[in-house]
Amino acid sequence: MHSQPLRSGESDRTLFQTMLHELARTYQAFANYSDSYVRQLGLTPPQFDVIITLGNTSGLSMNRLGEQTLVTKGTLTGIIDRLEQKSLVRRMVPQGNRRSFTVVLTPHGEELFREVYPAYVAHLGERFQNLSPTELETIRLALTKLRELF
Amino acid sequence: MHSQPLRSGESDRTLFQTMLHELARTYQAFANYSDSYVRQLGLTPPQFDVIITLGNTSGLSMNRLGEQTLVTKGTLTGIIDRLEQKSLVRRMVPQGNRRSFTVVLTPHGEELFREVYPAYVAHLGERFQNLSPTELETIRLALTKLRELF
DNA sequence: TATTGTTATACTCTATAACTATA
DNA sequence: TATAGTTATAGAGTATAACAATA
Repeated sequence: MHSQPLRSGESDRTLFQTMLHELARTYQAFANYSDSYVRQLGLTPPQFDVIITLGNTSGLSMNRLGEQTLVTKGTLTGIIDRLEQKSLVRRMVPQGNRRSFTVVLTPHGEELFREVYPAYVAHLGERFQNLSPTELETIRLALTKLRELF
Repeated sequence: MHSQPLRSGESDRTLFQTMLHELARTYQAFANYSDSYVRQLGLTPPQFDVIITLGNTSGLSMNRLGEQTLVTKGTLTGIIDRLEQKSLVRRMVPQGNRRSFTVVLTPHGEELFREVYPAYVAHLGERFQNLSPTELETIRLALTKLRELF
């Protein structure tokens, strides 16, 4: 029952709040646009995330894959199961360590990655055509600064 | 730097791809940090999104609520149902239009919003303490520019 | 004992599409 | 007919925690 109102300017949004709101809504819009494309490929967004994270690597352990995609291990097991059913990845047991797997793209998965990732990037790129490289770089720097905070 | 607009398949692709990757991972990190806080309140992220979207308004129709949160109507019905079970929102039938509802915060919901939103902002704000107003503004402008593309 | 990954449970979100009621 | 919202269905992700196997 005890509510402590904002001290300064109850109805004023701070610059910080506006930025937060902008961050959330910006990504929502991006994800909305991106996800609808990804689903046309028959993949869910987390599945696609795994595919492009594995692309151009020689495989990652469940542990590291979870770290990079920020998916917890229990969830990741299910995602990898479904990708395995689609023959896009496989669990490779490395010699000398039977406690950990290496998740790698199958040839089929590699093929999908090579075909689909450039198309995905091009699809998103349509929205960015009018940005100059300078603007892109400014945005990237801002995002990097943001990201480093978390 | 190049002054050419983006053309997919060329060397500018790297900068663009890097930016995209940065956007996705930045938001992932943000969402991860934000969501774990939100769940401590007993709310899911979409439920919290609805609460803060309704805060400081006199209510929104399902339609407009869906537009702002980018949640499709079928999904929104379930989210509102669960918030109603928690007595945080209610469906108000406006006079003269029985086809559309107005979703409003209940007093309990208002109280939650007033207590929890500032705390949420403060929680996130800890990560931003070392940014100057100029840096915040630069980031906000970059995000706005990004958002306008979608 | 600590680490890696799986399993179990319960719930929520999601897409998609058919459906009801109102305008 | 068009619009606003609900319902139905099936699938997937999520948190959480207990569990097994290996190191």
